[in-house]
Amino acid sequence: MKAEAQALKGHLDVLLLAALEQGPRHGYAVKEALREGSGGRFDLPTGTVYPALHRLEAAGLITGSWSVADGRRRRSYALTPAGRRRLSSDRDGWRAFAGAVTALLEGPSSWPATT
Amino acid sequence: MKAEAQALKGHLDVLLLAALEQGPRHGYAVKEALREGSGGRFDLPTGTVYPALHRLEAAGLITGSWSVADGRRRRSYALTPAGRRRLSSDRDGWRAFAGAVTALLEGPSSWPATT
DNA sequence: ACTCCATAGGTAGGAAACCTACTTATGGCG
DNA sequence: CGCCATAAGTAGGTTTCCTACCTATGGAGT
Repeated sequence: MKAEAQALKGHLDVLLLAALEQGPRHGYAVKEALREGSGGRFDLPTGTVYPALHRLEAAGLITGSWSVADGRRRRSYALTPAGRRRLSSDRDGWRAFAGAVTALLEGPSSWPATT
Repeated sequence: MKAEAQALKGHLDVLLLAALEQGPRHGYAVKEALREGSGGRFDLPTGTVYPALHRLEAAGLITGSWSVADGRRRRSYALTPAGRRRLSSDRDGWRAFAGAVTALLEGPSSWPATT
């Protein structure tokens, strides 16, 4: 499958946090939510998603808990208060970043003269 | 100096190519154009900019040539045809990427239900 | 005269992020 | 019985970017 798995480049964390904003999900569900929510564009390998979730948990931004459903063990993640604050500031950061890049890419007048 | 030097993460190349779109610049001028054009947001260290330009040159996307101005040696870079093509496709890539991320961050309805 | 800063180019080494490839395990469908 | 989707993970490598250095010139300030 994997439509365009290549490059979230540092913006994965904010997407993972956003995936948990409306409520907890287990790891695999986070991965699927990202794939479905992006129309297949962000179809990440498990080798990207699971380590990233561990990173966020180690950073105290999400908390994980084990459960069992249909005989399969699941680790459900939920945002911590720090995670919500991080999500909020990362959203602001994304707007600023995306705005700056878009301005430079779409508006040639953003650049100083070549002389 | 260096306002928020941290994270262009993979989007640096397209910005460097865009900096050369209107005409050639030397390395230091590319760095300054990026800083000024972004309102100080993308104030990259030379240890980021120069290796990136070397990378783009090695990839055949830009060509460099030495010159001397005011007793200082300069390496001027210009887009190659391949560089222009890459800039064009990277612009499309950026639009798609930024659009997808923004949709997921700003529109909670983009996400599948948490249940 | 001397020092400092902006300009101009560069490298070495490390940290972080992401991907590839692999492993383990269960439940259901053909 | 085999295969696929679900579910979780690790190991190792590549790339990208940053920190911290080095060299050199010209001009401004003291």
